[in-house]
Amino acid sequence: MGIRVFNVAEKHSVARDVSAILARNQGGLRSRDGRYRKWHSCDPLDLYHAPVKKHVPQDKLNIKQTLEEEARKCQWLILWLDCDREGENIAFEVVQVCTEANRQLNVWRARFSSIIEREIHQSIQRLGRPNQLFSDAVDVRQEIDLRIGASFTRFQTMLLRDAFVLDFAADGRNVILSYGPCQFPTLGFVVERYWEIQSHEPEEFWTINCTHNSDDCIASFNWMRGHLFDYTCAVIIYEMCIQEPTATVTQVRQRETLKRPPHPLSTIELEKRASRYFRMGAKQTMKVAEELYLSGFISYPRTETDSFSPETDLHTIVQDQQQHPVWGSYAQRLLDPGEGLWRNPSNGGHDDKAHPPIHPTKFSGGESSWTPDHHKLYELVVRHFLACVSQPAVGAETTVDIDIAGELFSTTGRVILAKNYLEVYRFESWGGSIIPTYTQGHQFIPTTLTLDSGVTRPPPLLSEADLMECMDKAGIGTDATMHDHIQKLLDRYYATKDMNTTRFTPTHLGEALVMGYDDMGYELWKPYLRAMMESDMKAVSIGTKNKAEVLATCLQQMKACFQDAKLNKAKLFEAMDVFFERANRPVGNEQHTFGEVVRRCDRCQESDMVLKRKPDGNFMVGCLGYPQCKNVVWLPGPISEASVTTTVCSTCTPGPVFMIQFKFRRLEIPMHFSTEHLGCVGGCDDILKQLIETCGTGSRDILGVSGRGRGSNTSSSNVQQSIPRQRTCTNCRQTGHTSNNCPSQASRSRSARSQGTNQQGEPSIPCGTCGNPCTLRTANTESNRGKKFYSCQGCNFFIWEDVYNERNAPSSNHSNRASAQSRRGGRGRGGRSGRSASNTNGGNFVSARSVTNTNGGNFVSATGEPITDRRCFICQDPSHFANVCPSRGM
DNA sequence: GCAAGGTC
Repeated sequence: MGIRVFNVAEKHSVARDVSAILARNQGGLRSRDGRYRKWHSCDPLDLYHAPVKKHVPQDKLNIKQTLEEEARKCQWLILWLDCDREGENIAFEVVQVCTEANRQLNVWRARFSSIIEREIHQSIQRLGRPNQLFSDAVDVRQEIDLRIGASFTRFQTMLLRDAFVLDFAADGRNVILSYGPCQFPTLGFVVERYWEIQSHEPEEFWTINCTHNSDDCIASFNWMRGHLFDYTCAVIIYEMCIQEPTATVTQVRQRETLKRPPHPLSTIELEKRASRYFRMGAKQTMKVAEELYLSGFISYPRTETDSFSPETDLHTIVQDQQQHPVWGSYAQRLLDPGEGLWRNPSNGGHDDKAHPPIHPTKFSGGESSWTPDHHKLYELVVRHFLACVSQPAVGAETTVDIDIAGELFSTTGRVILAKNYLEVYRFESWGGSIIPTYTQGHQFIPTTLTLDSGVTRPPPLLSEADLMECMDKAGIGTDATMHDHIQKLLDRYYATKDMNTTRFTPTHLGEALVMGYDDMGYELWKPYLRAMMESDMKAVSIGTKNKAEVLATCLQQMKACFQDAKLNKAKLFEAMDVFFERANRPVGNEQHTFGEVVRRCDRCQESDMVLKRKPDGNFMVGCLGYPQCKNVVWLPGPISEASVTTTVCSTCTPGPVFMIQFKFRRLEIPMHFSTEHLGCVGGCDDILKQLIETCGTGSRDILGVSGRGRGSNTSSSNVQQSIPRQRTCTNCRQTGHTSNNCPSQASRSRSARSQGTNQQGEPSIPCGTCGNPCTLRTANTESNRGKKFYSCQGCNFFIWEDVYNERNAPSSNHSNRASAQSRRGGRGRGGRSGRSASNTNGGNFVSARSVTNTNGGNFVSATGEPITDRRCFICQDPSHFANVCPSRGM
């Protein structure tokens, strides 16, 4: 009895073709973890260590079932998944499902780079085993992307969405401010170019141009000095030339030049060229290419490879095209050795070891079902392929140098001797201009000799092709996903695309986010993180690094970065303030959601209880399940600092209940209490109870600020239930009055906006946002331990001490807007220059002074008037030219 | 509701 083999492919087209070929001779797992899926179920920081579970989603269960059923019937499993790292990972998912159903399965991996008969048979002959290391590398990437993406996306969305009026979206409250290791660097490229443009200061320059008409053609000579920024200098030289305008040919050089055909076509090149030649967006290009691939007309369109393997039968591919009415004759000539047109394709230097370059796989003279885009793309693929196997174009170039009054000028003319590949590759041209015949020593009077001005121009906004080039160089995304990342910028309102120019401009939102992280000093918007991950993945895939080590190291770094970002969130607020109004609506809990986990909620038993600081500066421990769960533990008012420790209370249940290190304000607590206390909110802590009894909880519900449920029916906490609360003034934190009639206010109002100390003697500064005092604190995070910062007791305002001091130094005139300006100003010149030497004709030279020789040797002005006024340009004296002007002191 | 990578 023969062996029954179960063949599994990644695409049904592969399954169809492989089975068809072999017969002639005889969905995926997704990651999730239920408990952490709801945004409010945990602190986003928890996402760095939450377990990752893989499961088969509901709508793919039928695939799993089919795999299991077939696996049970077979002895062999052959994996025909795509031959790249991602394919290897999917292969292992298939193996997992199938071997669970049939432990006896003999698992094989088929490796192939195209679905052609010969190759399929070869791969059957050379079956190997799946490569665990390739799959591991993908697991690493998946997990890092998921943790970083989810944590930062939740963080910045919950932090900013409700705090600002995001008027670009119909419902700003549903906007998602996503972060991803690919989409953010892509945004970074767009913003960086935009800043470069903003900071550009146009500078006027001057150049001398010379033309000569002869033999019915024109030569345009360029000044060897290029251009000068010094007007006086340029004028002096120009006047010297006018004084002695005879040109002498000093050198004539002739040489043969080649224009080489492009490398074989990779996905990125396909996208870039379709954008350039047809203005087809990358997304549309991939959609059409996918359809052409699925109907068999072109090879797999997602490939990094830009060189053909020596085994590829290139001639057969050309033969298929011989019958085409337009390029068929070119294909015939290619195959005719007598023509000498054939050349083996160049090697672009990239090979993904999975797919060949994109090439035609089936002839078509155009299908009736095709849209114009299908026609265009198929034509591009075919012509590109034919160009790749063609000789380069050959040209004869003539360069002529001339001398006018000691100044050198040069021109180049080109005659194309053989078009070769350019005959079929109609998308490219080779500018050739015919110039008059010159010989060395030949003299002539220029037809025109002009002094022209121009202004330096900033670079253009990034086009889709530019953006893809940036991403490609930095290794952002894959050939298959690059266009998705670009699209994501548009979907998230981070950037807009001009439909005419296909160029990208960042929106205020996009700019603010990049600015915020940039101000923190993080390069999260730069491509380095992805580049590092990519190199680590590569190391895992070849076995030089261990999967677990790479994961641990990367996540540890990103977690520290995330914690820092939380601490520095004021930077994001400041950047958003530059562009957006603050929302008037009461900010949801989301802004204050984050906190350190104290325990699992003992009431709902679903979410965590976290230590949080409320907008009024007081501390509380609340359930993240709010508003479904209103469990809350109130804490004494006089707390100045509180942080959750890793110490677990030995008494309270259900555990673990992590203890909190408190620091109390000396003046607000009875003398016999210590200012330091390691306490528990699980109900066992008598000191906390006594302090609440004596000093109150500091809750501000009496002022109508805190709206969270606080009745006796809202908490199961012993502390909260047993203690009546007292009113505490938010200014001085004493009981017995409110901030409205606080005795400290009269004396403080005048000094409210200067640096000083608060009522407790702590150094404080006035908050720039709400006016409340910001007290000086010391950071306790891993990366900033010991660093001082001011934190507002009334709002989210936060500023590092050194930054505050720098900004408030006597010479500083810093402001948020000035900061944005100076960033855009790049070199600190503050945006657009006052010297608005604007280029009034859209980038072409604006002639300042020009003279034209059309009347047999005498120069006339551009308007045709004879030039009689030959005064010195500097002093206006008609007796000399500027080059000998006495005012120059020469 | 979140990433990026596959596929359709």
